[in-house]
Amino acid sequence: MAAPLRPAPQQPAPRRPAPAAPLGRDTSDVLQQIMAITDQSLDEAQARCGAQAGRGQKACPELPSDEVCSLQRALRDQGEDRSCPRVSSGGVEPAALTRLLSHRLAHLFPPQACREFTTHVTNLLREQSRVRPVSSREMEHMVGMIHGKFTAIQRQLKQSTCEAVMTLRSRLLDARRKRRNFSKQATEVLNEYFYSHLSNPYPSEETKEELARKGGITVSQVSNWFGNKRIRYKKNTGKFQEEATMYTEKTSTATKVRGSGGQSSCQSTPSPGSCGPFPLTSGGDMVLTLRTLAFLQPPPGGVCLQPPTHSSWQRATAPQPPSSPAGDSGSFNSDVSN
DNA sequence: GTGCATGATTCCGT
DNA sequence: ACGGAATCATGCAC
Repeated sequence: MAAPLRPAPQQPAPRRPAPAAPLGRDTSDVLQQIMAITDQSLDEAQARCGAQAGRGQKACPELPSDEVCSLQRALRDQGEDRSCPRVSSGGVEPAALTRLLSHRLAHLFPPQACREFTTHVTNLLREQSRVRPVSSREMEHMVGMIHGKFTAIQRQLKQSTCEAVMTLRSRLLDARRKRRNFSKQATEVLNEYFYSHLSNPYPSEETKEELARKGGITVSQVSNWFGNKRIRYKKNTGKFQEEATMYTEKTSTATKVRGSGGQSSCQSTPSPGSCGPFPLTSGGDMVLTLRTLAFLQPPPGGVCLQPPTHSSWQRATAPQPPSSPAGDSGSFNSDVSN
């Protein structure tokens, strides 16, 4: 990040001995010097920003390094905030940036600072009015100058803080853009779940967590994967026929093997995959257990106990039955041909 | 280098 | 908040 770019504090001109000059003149001089220093800092900072931008660099964040660090911390914390999944999965949202900006500005430049300084200067002038005449016009002029300066500083701070935040944000986004293909293990786990729940490929939060754990990826990545998969499957069902068949066969075979083990059926399940612990084998292959099948199969009475499905998905998808090897309707494979 | 596959991001509707 | 759709950006085989 940018190094602190504040100029070395300028030494104000040595003050003349008080008795040798009129008090009013002295005070004005000091104030003029303060204003000059502030002006110089702002102008120099802007000039530097302009020069950097001209060299193709990002505008310099006119913030001390500790401020940048805390901004980085804040952005990182935002990303880890589980209450805000959009942030963690898709970058820092504008509202979060605005909150962050307001927070940093309030910290850097408390709103009462201008009031306090104005009061301070006003008191000084009142004190001076005991030894020299201080007109109300002079008082107003001074207050006006202070307000003007504070506004300028605030504007500068706002701009530089905003730039710093945006720079950090773009860096974080760039880092996230770096894509790596999932491992074979992760893809298998996700595909097996997808094709075995083809009529309703919307894993619950718990299932996503389990899939993420099994695949060694994050829950956000699981969500992204299912989002992409649903869209791409729907767009080109034919292309996925082979894949569907492969995973269908795989899961049905695994089911037969596990089915002989005999497992109790799940009586009430709110969503597929959330029926007790997600049925994954320790070897990494995800298989449907009888409990999941019991959920997917229509009950003897004919009333289907499927969870609320996404009608748009069912309406839009009319997948060709992938040459089902089993072909028994009502079984797991019927799910695929739905 | 090119084209496709795929994970990530963004926008928008519900 | 979540999902669909479009899009971007990268990985990878050729």
